[in-house]
Amino acid sequence: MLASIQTNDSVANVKAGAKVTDTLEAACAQLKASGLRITRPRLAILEALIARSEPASIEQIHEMLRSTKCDLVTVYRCMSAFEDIQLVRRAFFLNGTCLYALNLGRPARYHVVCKQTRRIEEIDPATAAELARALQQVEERLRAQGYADISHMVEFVGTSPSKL
Amino acid sequence: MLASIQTNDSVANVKAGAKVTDTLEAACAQLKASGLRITRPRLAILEALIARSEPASIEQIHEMLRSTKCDLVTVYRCMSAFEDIQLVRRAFFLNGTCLYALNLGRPARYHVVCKQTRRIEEIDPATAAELARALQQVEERLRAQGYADISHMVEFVGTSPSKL
DNA sequence: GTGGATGCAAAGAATTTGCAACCAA
DNA sequence: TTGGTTGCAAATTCTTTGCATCCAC
Repeated sequence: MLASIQTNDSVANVKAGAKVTDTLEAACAQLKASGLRITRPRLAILEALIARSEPASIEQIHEMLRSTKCDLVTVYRCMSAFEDIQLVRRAFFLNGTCLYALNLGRPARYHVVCKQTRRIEEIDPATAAELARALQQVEERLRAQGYADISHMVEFVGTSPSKL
Repeated sequence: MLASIQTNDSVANVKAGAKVTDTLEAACAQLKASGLRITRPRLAILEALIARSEPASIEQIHEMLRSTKCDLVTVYRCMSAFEDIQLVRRAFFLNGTCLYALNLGRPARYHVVCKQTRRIEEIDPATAAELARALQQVEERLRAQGYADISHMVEFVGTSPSKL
């Protein structure tokens, strides 16, 4: 199910083994800076999010933590806390469930969700850049109108060509 | 799909007075064409959606129908049916709830949701057009990659300047 | 008349809350 | 030590399902 896509980023993760720990450290730093404690469940969640380079649902995260016996409620609470400090971004909404992705100073990514398989694929960087520009333009306009603290969510849905 | 609906919408411009009934008729026509029956609850729901020109949640629609005593379950079922025949578009996801909007030959609209008041405001047409173009470009690219039946959702979230 | 649609009740999922025990700082 | 965190259980909220009745066609 997680047969990852060709994101140049996940490739980078595999190549540079150190990057994972770097990312984890950055996340911990952000926790600390926000006055949140670094606990075993939280570390496990962050590791899971880093290992999986795609957005994950609460349920999926909980599944990945089976070995650490982290309560489902804890996942809910942690993700909520992480979202508050913007460590994580609530990225997708599909059938009323939403997916979370780490939000560590990276450019926002845009994805397609397959209606049938529910697999997620990343929009290629070139096209995404164009989209990002348009989105930023809208945000700027909103800011000019007096809106503050603006963010956005974009989701593409379709039927994937590869029905694996 | 969204794009095709956006393009053949020359019916959109009507005189203000007759517009509501026209819209209702168009909706009924679509129901009929799809083999769905025109019932009192469905008419009431459609009228409510037309009267309110903003996207509405299931809950809100149900509230608006208090006088007609339409069951909440019926609203769920109708909205689901309407979505299947694309009479309606599931437009927003906020806190796990989603908002529905009529999808009758109008260009897709993009909205900002205020974090505090939860009020919805429309993105001005000029900026929206730019955004629509970028979105279409992404969809085209996806189609080229083999995706079918593509649609998208976009939501801006921010804090509105007017805290009424 | 017939099959789709509705209302009511009840089941099922998803998410939140309360509280005692726990542990990171 | 101490207040933020966690786990467990239970409460809530949201959404779906079953079924008898109803009504649009």
